Amino acid sequence: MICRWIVLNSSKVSRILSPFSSLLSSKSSFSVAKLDDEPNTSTNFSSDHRDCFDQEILFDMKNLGFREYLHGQHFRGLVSDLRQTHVEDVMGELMAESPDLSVWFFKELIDVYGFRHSRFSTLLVSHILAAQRRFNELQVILQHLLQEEGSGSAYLLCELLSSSFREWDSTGLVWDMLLFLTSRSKMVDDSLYILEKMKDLKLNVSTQAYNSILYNFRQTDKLWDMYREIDAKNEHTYSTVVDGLCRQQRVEDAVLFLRDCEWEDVGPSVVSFNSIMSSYCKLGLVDTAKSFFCTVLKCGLVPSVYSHNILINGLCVAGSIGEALELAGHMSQRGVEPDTVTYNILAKGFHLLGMISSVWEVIQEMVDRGLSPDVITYTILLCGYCQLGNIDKSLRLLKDILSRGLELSSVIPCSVMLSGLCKTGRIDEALSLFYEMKANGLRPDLVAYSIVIHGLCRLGEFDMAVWLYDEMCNKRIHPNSRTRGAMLLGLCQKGMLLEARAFLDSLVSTGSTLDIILYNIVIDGYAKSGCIEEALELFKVVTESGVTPTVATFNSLIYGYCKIRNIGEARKILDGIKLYGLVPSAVSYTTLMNAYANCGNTERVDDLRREMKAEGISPTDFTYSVMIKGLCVAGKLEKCEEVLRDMSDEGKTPDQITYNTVIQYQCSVKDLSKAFELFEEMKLRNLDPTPATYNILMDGLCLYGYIEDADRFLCSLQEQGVDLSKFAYTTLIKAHCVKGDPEMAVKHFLQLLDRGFDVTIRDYSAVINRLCRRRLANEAKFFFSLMLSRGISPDLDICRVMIKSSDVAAWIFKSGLLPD
DNA sequence: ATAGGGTTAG
Repeated sequence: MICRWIVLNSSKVSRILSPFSSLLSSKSSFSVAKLDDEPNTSTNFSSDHRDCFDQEILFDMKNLGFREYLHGQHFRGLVSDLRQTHVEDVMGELMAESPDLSVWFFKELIDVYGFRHSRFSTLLVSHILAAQRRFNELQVILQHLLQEEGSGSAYLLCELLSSSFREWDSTGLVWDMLLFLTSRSKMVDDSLYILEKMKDLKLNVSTQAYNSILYNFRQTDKLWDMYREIDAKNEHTYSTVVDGLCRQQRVEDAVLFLRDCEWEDVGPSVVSFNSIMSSYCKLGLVDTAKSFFCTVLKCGLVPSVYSHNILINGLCVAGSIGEALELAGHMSQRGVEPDTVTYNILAKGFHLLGMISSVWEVIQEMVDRGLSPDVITYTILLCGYCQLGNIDKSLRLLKDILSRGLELSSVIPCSVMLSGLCKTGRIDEALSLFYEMKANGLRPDLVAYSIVIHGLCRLGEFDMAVWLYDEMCNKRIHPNSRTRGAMLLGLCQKGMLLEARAFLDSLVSTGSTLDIILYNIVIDGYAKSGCIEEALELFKVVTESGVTPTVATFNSLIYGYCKIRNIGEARKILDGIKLYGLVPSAVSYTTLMNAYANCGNTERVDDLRREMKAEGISPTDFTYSVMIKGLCVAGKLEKCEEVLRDMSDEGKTPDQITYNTVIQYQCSVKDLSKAFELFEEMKLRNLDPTPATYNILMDGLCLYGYIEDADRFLCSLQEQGVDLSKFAYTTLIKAHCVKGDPEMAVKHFLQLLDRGFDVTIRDYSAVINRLCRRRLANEAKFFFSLMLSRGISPDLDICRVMIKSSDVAAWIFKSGLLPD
C-alpha cells in the first residue's frame, strides 16, 4: 500500500503524518503534534505504527482525497526522496486498487513535481491510457519519455514492450503511438526499427503513423517504397507525396500524381494544390501558380489561408506588390481572413522594394485588425532599420524582441542584427552580441557564424575569424561554401594571397568538394593584385580538376590583364569564353571597355559597344558610366550627350557614378559652375550624392584656389548632416597648408579626429610636409606633437622632412622626441 | 501535411 511504502521508505516520514493527524487522532492513539518542528527527532515505528497504515487508512485517505494529500507540504518534502523503484511499487499497488488512480498519481508526479519516470512506469501507464482510448494523454506521456530518452532508445523500449506488455490488449496502440511519435520527432532510425518490430509481431500500423514516416522520406528516393507499403492511404498520404515530389523539384510529376489519385477514394485536397502553387512560385512561375489557384476554385474546393498566403508571397517576390495587395483584400470575400503571416508577407514585400514606410503601414494595419506581430514581424522591422543604417534603433528593437521570451527562432533576429553591425563596421558590438547569444542559450547556427566570420574577415581580423571557424567546426556546424568564401575573400582583400591560396589548398587536400566560387575568389584576388601568372595557374588547376569555370572566372582574368595594361591578352580571354560554352556577360565587356576608356580610346569602346549589341547583351548602368568616362578622358563631352540620350531611350537614368564622372570632367576643365549645376541636377533627380561627389567638388574648389568657398561648402554639408569621407577633409586641410592658412588647417584636422576618422601617419605626414615647405615651423611642431600624443610614431619620411627644416630639427633634438 | 524572417564572388 502507498502508505506503508511511505512509512518504510521515507526519512522524512514524520512530516507525512501530520495531514492525517486529525484523522488519526480519532482513530488511533499516537500524536504527531511536534514532529514537524523537530525533523531530527528519531521516530521509532513499531509494528503498531505500521498497522495504522493499513487497508483502513488507505481507504480513508482515498476518501479524504489523494489530491489534497499529494498537494500538501508534506508530500512535497518527500518527492526528492522518491526513487524509481518506489514509484513503480506504488504504481503497482495503485493499479490493483484502481488504474485511474495510478494514472493520476503518475501524471501528478510529472505535472506538479517535474518527476522523471522510468520506462517501465511510463509504458505501464501508457497501456492503461491506451485501453481507455485516452490518446491525447497517451501522446503526451510518450512524447515526454522520448524527449528524455533521446535518439536510439527504440531498441530498449521495444524489448520492454515485447517482454512485459505482450499480453495487454492495448499494446498494439502503444506501439503505434510510439512509432508515430518517434517519426514525428525526426527519430528516423528509431521509427524504422519500431516499424520492423511491429511487422514481426504482426501489429497493425495506423495510417497516421505511416504518413508521418512517409513525410520524413518525402524528399528521398525511398518515397515510393514507403508509399506502396501503406495499405490504408488517405488524403494526408496523397498530399505528402505531392509535397515530396514538389520538394524534389518534380512539380510536373506532382501534378500528374495529383491527377491520378483524383480517381481514387478522396480526390485532391487543397493542401496538395498549395504545395504545387508554392513550388511554381519558387520557380518564379507565378502565373502558373495563379492558374492552379483557379483550378482549386473550379474543383469546388475552398482556397485556404495557406493558398492565399502562398500566392501573395509569390506575387511579392515577383515584385507585383499591387496584385498581392489586391489578393489579400479579396480574402474576406472568400471567407478567409488575412492572418499574421499574410501581413508579414506583405511587409516583407514592401521591404524588398525598399519602401520602409509602407512596411510600417502594413504592420500598423495588422495591429489595428487585432492581430499580434510575431518574431517574424519584428525581424522584418529589424531588417528595415538596419537597411536604413539605424543601428541603434535596431539594437533597442532586438533587446525588446529578446525580452519577450527567447524562442528557438530568435537566432534569426540576432543574425539580422549581427549582419547590420558587421556591415557598419561595428564588429566589437557584433562579437559581444554573439557571446550574449551563447550565454542566453541561443546557439548560433551556420548563418550566424558565417555573418560574423565574414565581418571579421572584411576588417582583416583573421585570427578571430579562424578561431570562430574552428569553433564552428568543433560544434559540428559544417562551414559551407559561403563561410569559406568569406575567409578567402577577406584574405584576398587584404592582399594576403599566399594565405588565401594555402587555405584553398588545405580545403582541397582535406577532400572538401570545392565549388567554382571559391576558386573564383582567389583567381580574382590574384587578378586584382596584378598577379596574372598565378591567376592563370589557378585557372589551370580549376579546369584540370574538372570544375567548370563560370563567366566570373573569365571576367577576373580579363580584369587581371587590363590591370597590367595588357589589353590585347584581355581581349583574347573575352574571345575564349565562348570556347567553354559560356556567354560573355556585361561585366566581361565593361571591364574591357574600362581599360580602353581609361586611356581615352573611344573608338575601341564604341567597337565593344557594337559587339555587345550584336551579342544581345544589354549595357548596365556601369557600362554607361564607363563609356561616359572614356568620352570625358578623351575630352569629347559633346558625345556624352549622345550616350545620355541612348540611356534615356532605354529607360535608364545616369547613376551617381556617371554624374561623378562628368562632374569630375567639368572640374578638370575648370568649369566649376557647370560642375555644381550637375551636382544640383543629380539631387533634383533624387540621386543621393556619394562621398566621392563631395570629394570631387571639394578637390575642384581647392585646386583652383576657391578655398573660402570650399570652407563654406564643407560647413553647409556638415549642417545638412551629410555623410562625408575623410578625403573631403584632408583635401581642404592640404589646401589650407599650401595657401598658408594653418589655423584653418588645424581646425579641420581637429574635426577629423573629433569625428572618429581613422587618421593615419600618411595624413600627418601630408600636413607636416606642406607646412615645412611653407616654413610654418610652429604649426609643423604642433602636428608632430599631436601625432605623438595620438600614439603614432614618426617614420623616416617625416623625420627627414622635419630635419630639413633646421628650426624644427633643433626643437626635436632638444625635446628628445626623435626615435632611435 | 501546405505559407512568412537572416549570409551571397565579379
